[in-house]
Amino acid sequence: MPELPEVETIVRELIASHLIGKKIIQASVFWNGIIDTSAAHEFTERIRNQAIIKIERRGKYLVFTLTHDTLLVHLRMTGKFEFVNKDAPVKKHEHVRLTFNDGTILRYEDPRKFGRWSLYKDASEKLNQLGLEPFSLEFNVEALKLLLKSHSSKIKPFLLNQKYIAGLGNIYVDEALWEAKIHPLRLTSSLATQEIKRLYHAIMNVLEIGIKNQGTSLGAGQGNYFSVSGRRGGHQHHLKVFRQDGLACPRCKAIITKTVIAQRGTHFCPKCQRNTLE
DNA sequence: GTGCCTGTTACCTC
DNA sequence: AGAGGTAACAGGCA
Repeated sequence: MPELPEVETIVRELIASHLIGKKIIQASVFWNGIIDTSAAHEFTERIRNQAIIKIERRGKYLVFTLTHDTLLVHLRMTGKFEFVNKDAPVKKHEHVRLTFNDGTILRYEDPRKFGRWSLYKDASEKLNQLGLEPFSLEFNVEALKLLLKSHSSKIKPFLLNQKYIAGLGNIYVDEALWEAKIHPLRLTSSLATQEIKRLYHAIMNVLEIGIKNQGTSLGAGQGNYFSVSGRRGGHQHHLKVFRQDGLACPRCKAIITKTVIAQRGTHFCPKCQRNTLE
């Protein structure tokens, strides 16, 4: 679930927690598979004694600039950060623990073990594989138009593909398509200029509001999204179509439909998101 | 208990 | 290039 707004919320909280400037004096890895770029013992050795210089977000990645390396963390579906005391027992799904020079301890837990930590001398090659960053100047109506016109895939899987636009996931794609009144099966090349404009503004809008609401937390389970401080997001109360199937569309009162597109649950309003090709 | 569903991505084949 | 399927994994839920 951590999509752009959730990752952005986490980055902001890590910065607000004054993590920048602190030095990692110990790293413990409890499940080796979480480390993507090397054996776990090489990772812990290499990251030790590096300070955190900068914390940023790129797409759904957390980007930690360290003294000598760059650490990328991808939370996938259930990755979470949490500050704990030094006597806190290692939790069942705790996979990494970082101890800093001032005694601060950062725990990473991830029940489904899909998340990945990658340590690079230079992460730019990896990050350059990502598409446009929504909140950058490079992402605008013209750029989106160019992107859509040069492909002919279904709009839903297109928006989920991180190599075109980085940061959108299943929730915010469904929400953006609803706001733009575009059917998820529409072909990218078939969108009219007006629709592209609506889509651009819808994407920016759902992401901005998602961040403002500090992300989306569905359900109450431990696999759910929680920020670093353990706080739930608030955006689930503002969803228009995602997991709203069977309920009335907030715009036209038709019943929201759920289907599967590209193996992903897809929610939309059959009335105000008509497939013009049907 | 059983079986199916899930917010992500990489990798495979066609 | 893109589509479609599968896999990684564990918990939630009916």
